[in-house]
Amino acid sequence: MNEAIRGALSAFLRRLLLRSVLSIEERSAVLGLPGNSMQLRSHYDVAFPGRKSEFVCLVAEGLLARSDLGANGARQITSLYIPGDMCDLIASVLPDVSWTVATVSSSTVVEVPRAALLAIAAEYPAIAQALWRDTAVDAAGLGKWIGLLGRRDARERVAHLFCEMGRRMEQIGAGSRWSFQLPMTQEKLGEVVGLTAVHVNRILRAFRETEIMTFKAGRVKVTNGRLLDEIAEFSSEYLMIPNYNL
Amino acid sequence: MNEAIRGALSAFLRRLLLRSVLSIEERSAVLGLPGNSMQLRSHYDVAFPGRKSEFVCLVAEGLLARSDLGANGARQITSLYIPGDMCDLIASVLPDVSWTVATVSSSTVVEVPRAALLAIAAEYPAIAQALWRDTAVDAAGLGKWIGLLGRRDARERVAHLFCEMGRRMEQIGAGSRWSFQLPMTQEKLGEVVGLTAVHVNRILRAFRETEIMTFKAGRVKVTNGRLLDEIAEFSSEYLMIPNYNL
DNA sequence: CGGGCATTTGAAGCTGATCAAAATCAGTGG
DNA sequence: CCACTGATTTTGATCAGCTTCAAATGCCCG
Repeated sequence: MNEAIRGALSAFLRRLLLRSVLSIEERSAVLGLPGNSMQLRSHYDVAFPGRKSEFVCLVAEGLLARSDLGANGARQITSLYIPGDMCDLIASVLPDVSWTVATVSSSTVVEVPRAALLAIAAEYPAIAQALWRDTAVDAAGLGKWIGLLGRRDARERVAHLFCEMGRRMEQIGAGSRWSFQLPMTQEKLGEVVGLTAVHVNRILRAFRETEIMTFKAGRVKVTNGRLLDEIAEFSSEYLMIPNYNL
Repeated sequence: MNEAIRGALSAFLRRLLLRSVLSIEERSAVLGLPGNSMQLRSHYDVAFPGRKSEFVCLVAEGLLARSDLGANGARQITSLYIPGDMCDLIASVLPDVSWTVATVSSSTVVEVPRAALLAIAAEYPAIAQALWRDTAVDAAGLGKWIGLLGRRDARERVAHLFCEMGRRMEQIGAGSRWSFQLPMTQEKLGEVVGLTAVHVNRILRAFRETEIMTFKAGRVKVTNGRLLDEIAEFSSEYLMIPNYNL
């Protein structure tokens, strides 16, 4: 059992434990999941339409994105995955996906067989519930994002993205919400918030000039977090961290 | 056991069976869920932020919507629920929601205790998986919708909405994709597709004038479905009807 | 040092929002 | 049955935000 695999699985377990209670036995079942780790260059497609995947992949390091490809070629990113995220957990119950999951920066991921995940879910009801809940949190996040794209303007969307990623990074111990690594281009940022790279650039300039935050070479530095949160209408319940056991 | 309740539960079971296999015993466990049916006027809030609900509600008849309320008061609808849908199944594992579920037209719903749902999920792994999968389908649909809002223009969004609802209505036997009831105002349509009612109205006029479809008094009539699908870039895999058992 | 990608800036155009008002419709009570 | 009320639909006019197109600059890496 490789070190990277153990680390990734325990990060995943930590994530599950944020919202669910699992016994010692159940925890070790999660930690005992099989998997093999892989080093991937950036822009590598992990899953794509037509590929019926036998694996779900867990992020050990780096940044991945799930995106939806329009017929015209325009991409829309629907989720960003950071270390500890079971990327596209959805795919474990819906194996033939209609979207793409790809690395954004060079990353290391752990492939976990779908079958193994379903097996421990079948054996331990509490794990099944935890995975179901994790999928629900994913869905709730997507719902929030729909609200963002449907009703909010460019400033608000961009601000929200940085607020959200800051908290998530902080939560997994990768920097603080005031300063963290987000290894993506402005083009990619645009794909997340539904804007062109040009417009994202102008928004970033405005944030820089008003000393709210800067984004340079994949590093975010927030100078006025209070204002950033305000622009984003960001509330901390957003990420639904509390523990939801009945 | 009321007639309406049996009917709603069997519609829900049919929905689950579209994508999952359940044994006779498991099926009857689903059909045996407790619940009590309620008649609701339109614009009645079934769930809202701050209300920790002990029930999940199953649509027996009518139309419900889950929506996200912005601080400015703007609403964004994130899902529409039609008969047979377990409205906000997400809430069964995430009880304190940050969104609202409300009737759009007068409806009858069946309240099912969260605890009962979790209990049969704990007892029957296959049911747990089916519910998990249903949540995943929900999430996948939300992902698609993000793509729609992020990248597509007004025409495409509106067309897509009618394509999707047509198929869903057809699937549950409520009219055909060419002609079905969709009891909502243009204002509400706008809340789904992220546009103002005024603009929705203009798009509808264009569709009417080019003889693609009409929307009048809550009834949709599609005259040129081929073209409507084309505008929407609608593909039938969209609703993920196939059966996804390992 | 040079090539390719990412960022930055400018100018022009279009889509959809906003504001305002008229027309239509549904439901209510006289 | 009709007049009244409030909601919804429809249309027009104007405006702002974002896109598009184009070009210049900066930057990393071979």
